[in-house]
Amino acid sequence: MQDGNATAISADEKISGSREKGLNRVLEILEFLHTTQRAIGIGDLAKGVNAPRSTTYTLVRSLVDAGLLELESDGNRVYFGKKLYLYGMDYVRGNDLLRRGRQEVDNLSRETGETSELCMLQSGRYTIVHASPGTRPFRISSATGLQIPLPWTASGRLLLAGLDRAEIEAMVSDDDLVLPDGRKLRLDDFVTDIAKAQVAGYCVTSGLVDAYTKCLAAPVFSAPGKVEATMCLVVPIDTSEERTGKLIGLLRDRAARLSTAG
Amino acid sequence: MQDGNATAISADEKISGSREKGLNRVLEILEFLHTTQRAIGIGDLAKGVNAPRSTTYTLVRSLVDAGLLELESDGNRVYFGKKLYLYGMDYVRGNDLLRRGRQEVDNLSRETGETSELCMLQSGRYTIVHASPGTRPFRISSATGLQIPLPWTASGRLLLAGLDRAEIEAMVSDDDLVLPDGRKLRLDDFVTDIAKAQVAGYCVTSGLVDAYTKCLAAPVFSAPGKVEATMCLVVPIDTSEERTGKLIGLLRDRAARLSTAG
DNA sequence: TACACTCGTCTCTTGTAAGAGACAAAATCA
DNA sequence: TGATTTTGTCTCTTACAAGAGACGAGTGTA
Repeated sequence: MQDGNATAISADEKISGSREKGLNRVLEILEFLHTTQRAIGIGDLAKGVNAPRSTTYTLVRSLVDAGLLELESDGNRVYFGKKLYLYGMDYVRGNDLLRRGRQEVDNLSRETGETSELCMLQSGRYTIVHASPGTRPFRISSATGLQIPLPWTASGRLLLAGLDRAEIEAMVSDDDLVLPDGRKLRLDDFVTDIAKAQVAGYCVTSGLVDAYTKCLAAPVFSAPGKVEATMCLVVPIDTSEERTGKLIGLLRDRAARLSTAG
Repeated sequence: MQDGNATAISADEKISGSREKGLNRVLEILEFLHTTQRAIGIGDLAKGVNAPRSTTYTLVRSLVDAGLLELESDGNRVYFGKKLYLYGMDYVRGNDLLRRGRQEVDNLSRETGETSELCMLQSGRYTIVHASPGTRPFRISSATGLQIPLPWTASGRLLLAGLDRAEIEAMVSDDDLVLPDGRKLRLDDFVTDIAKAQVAGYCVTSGLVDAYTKCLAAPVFSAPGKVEATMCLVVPIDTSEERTGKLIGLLRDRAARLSTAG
């Protein structure tokens, strides 16, 4: 590997400088569309992923031809295509946990009236894989596919169970430890929380992501000790001790049901 | 463009001969996994898409890192990953027709007890986008994402409404005209069927894909005259005239509901 | 114990795709 | 109306990714 003068570029960092592999550009395009959540013009897309226009046109054409993207009716904006939906359904079909998990989450939110979610680690980040809104007049909603820093959530504390301090440290950035309201979490406290959650078999956080919600979470195991996902309920922060206790019981029961060999 | 001796390669045909663009290889990989519907070893994958092993390893690694593919627990087989599921859900969210269509299909099959499907054209092929199995003891099931030659289906006749003969001819290959039982459809008959279906506003086919089912389909319009999708019921071939008529009525009603500005 | 596999990783070469940029047409603005 | 930006397409160059192939470690089988 000739280094030349291109030092200071720490191996894993992508400097969007020079020539980029087409595939990587495509991955960035998909990720970008996932964050915008709406169709976008190709020119803007190029700007957004910070790629040359000509390249972007070529790539988008390939993707549209393949059906991964679709041109909107107005003809010059693009968004995800049917093929991605089909592949996604294939994933669901091949994935028992997800299939059953979606079901359980839907049931749970219907039974309790609270917002319920299935969460997993997705490339090192906390991800809401499926969510079902509650029936409250002002419901606390959260979008599928949303990615949130691990330390902000109850589920995050469960998903990292079993990892040692170094591994945990590697998975959370400094920014992740800063809560939405500006408070800064100490890494040590977070590590302690994780250990506590692991022995308790559930986790509750209050007013972390926002001031008026409480988050209840229970682990789903794919093997003894290995947390594959969590089920979680988002409830108003003033929910009574008694009701909270009942909900946690229910939640743990359902999560256990999802665990393999359960 | 130096031709050399590499003639006989008609422009749009891909000769999997020489160096292939990485992105294309990836698209082939995804398509291959979609057809196998199961996790597969990387070596076999390379054979399956007929790509060099070293290249395949590289690409798969990228895709796994990006979360589009996932390694199975056994560590050396791959299948679709969570990211594709998330992108797929984004597609659903951004696509009113699909979202509402899934709902209607589920309702319809619950109400009638018959297998119900939402179908669309996907890069020139008939595709079952969402299916809900009926409640019969021996239910006629069909998998989401399945692609079937247009002439085999009632929906196919509706989806091609409005196209002229040349366009239709371009969309069906010779093989497509051969039914599963070996009978060969005449293109002219197919074209006539399409015209008939268009004026009727629905289509019924009997014993085409197999000997014991009848297929009822109604068009979903995205604009006057433009068929965007079809809803369809798969029923036993011996369903009475009366019940068939009722079902068609119901089907047309629901399909109309889905049509924009309807 | 040899033989014939497949697996995952690495190195080196060269064909080619990413990108810069020019262009006409369309759209937007003043 | 002309001025300015955006859009979609095209051409040409060269940096670099696709691919051939070698390698050592694992796995089976005779």
